[in-house]
Amino acid sequence: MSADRKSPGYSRSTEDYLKAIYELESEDRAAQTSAIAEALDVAPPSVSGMVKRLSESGLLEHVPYRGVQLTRAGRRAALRMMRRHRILETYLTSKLGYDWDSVHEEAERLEHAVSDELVERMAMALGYPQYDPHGAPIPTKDGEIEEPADLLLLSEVPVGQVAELRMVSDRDPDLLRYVASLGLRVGVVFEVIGRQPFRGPTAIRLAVGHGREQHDHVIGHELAEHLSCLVLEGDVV
Amino acid sequence: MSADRKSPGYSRSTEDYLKAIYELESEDRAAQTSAIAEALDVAPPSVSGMVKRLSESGLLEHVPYRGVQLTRAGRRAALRMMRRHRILETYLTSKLGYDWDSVHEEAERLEHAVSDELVERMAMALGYPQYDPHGAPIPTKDGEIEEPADLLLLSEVPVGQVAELRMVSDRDPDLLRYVASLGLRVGVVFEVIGRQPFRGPTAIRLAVGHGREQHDHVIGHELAEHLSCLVLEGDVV
DNA sequence: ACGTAAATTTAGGCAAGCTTAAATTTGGGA
DNA sequence: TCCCAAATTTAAGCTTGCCTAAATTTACGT
Repeated sequence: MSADRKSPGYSRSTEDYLKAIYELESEDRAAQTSAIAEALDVAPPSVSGMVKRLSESGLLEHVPYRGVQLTRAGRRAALRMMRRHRILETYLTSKLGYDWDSVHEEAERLEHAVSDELVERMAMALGYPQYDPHGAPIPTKDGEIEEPADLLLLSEVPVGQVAELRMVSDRDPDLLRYVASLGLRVGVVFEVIGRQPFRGPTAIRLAVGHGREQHDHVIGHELAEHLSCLVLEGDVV
Repeated sequence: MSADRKSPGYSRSTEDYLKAIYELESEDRAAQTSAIAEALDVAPPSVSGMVKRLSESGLLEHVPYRGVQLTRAGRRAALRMMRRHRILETYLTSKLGYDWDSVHEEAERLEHAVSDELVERMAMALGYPQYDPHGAPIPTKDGEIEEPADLLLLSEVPVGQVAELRMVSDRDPDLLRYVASLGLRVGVVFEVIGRQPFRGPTAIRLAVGHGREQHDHVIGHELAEHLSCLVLEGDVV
């Protein structure tokens, strides 16, 4: 009665721009031309041109030389793409045996081709999951997305704390493969047992298996900045 | 050791042209410009232009004013698309609850976006099916396709014969819905109990359910020309 | 306050594919 | 055989989205 009265019908490029801008807005305040260009791997003038078209379409607002912000319509379209991407990643992982490091690329292509109906059928087959395999929240069909819990980057979790890995960027397959090779997945709990100063590595301890063997790992600062964690318990000294 | 050493990388349009030309060649001898134009719903000059580009790419051979034929490379690419399309239709039907009348459109978009790996994963999940939900043979990964059995159109099956429905075009959802509503699916066996002259309708009798109730249907000539059947037994008078 | 480096936009162009209108080729009937 | 209708191709132009080079604006350091 209220669903898709409006046909989506944006071009592949448009969808990519909206998604990239949405993701930049989640971090920054306003998305800048060069950041968009880098995210989409195009030259900055291409972004200027596309931004003009998108703002004429009412999908975003552009303050020349300052940056860009999604309108309500733009955000709605972007969240639709995020939902598609994350449902696809979850489906491919759960139902077709993909690893969490290889789904991103496949979803990146499919998200432009699936129908709303297929997305909903996949979501149903999965039992309407709330998170994708990397821990990112899946927007609802109505474009609502969970407020990110107050997660800390692993590089910021104080030594001595116990924390749970909650989210990893899906962008870098090598990173994901390496993280998985350490036994780290979304939901895994570990203790931060040390950290070197000057952006040095963080040491963590995992209790793995039923035998409770302990595995210690040293994680470089760069990598630790890509792991979002929920602090569980354990007070600092 | 021999698989996909060559990256496919054809445009969506190119893939559509190759598929359409392949399908026309399966019927006609050589595909003509106007037939391609009609199949793809574009104007004939668009076909002329695209044919020039495709033959420069070595995907087909063009005899001006005469028609077009796929080269070996063109046929290989076309069969790859046919495999994708038919695996997708089968997957959507078997695993995601699509009806046979609604899968074509979805597959038509997805076939350009899925990776070879995803196609193979779907095929594996399905147990490497040989036919899609409409009875069309699925080419192998190596581009081999089953020779069509000597099927007769229902409009040509002699009265008195018992036959099995083997294949229906996937193009027209309304037709498929109607055919299904008669209880006709691929594999259903029936007897041809009559036919009116001058391209008149054909009457068939189905034994349905375990109670062996008989259902008779009258099928217009146009529709009967879309149903490919294997004659099983029963001699003509 | 000013000058320069970095970011951004404008200018000019290209390729893919589509369109319509006009020119050409083909083929069948009188 | 000739002529016309249908099919096809050529011509010219549009849109999207990309590019590089040049012009502009911003912002920062001194």
